[in-house]
Amino acid sequence: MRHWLFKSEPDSYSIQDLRRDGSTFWDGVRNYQARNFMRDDMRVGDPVLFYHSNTEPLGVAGIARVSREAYPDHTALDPASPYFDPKAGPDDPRWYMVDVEFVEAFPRVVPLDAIRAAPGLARMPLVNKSRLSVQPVAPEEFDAILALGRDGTG
DNA sequence: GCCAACGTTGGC
DNA sequence: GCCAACGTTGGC
Repeated sequence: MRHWLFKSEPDSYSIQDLRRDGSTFWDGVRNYQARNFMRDDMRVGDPVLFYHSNTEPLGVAGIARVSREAYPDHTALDPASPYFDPKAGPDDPRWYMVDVEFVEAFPRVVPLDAIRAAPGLARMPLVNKSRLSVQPVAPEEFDAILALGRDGTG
């Protein structure tokens, strides 16, 4: 089992939205590295850190879980979608998505600053490759952030 | 809202 | 296949 971190702008979709919905499809990923993680490496049950970007407070807001393995992202085929990609086709989906389900929302967001400052977490792509919107997380990194989140003192 | 970093595109 | 131009991301 691998661990992951997904970024989302809460103005578009927050951990509270996921709690309300129960589960959702993670559409709109248009980066090859992120796509490959989803398409090739994600399995049902993999734990996911749900990160809020471009907002205040900035940080990990809760936990989700992969609930369906990769399948074609249909928004790439929809000319009306902001995620439309003219190079995608029914026989060449090009882009993929997974489903994720809600697990828990932290009482308080674990701030990016705290993650940067925490011993052992500074090597996360979150810290030094911030533009990668879907990224792997080491089990011990996941556990450390989970502890900070449940502690609520973030 | 700005802008640095960086991934992608396309002309050559 | 290089690389300049361009567009997007995301922290600030």
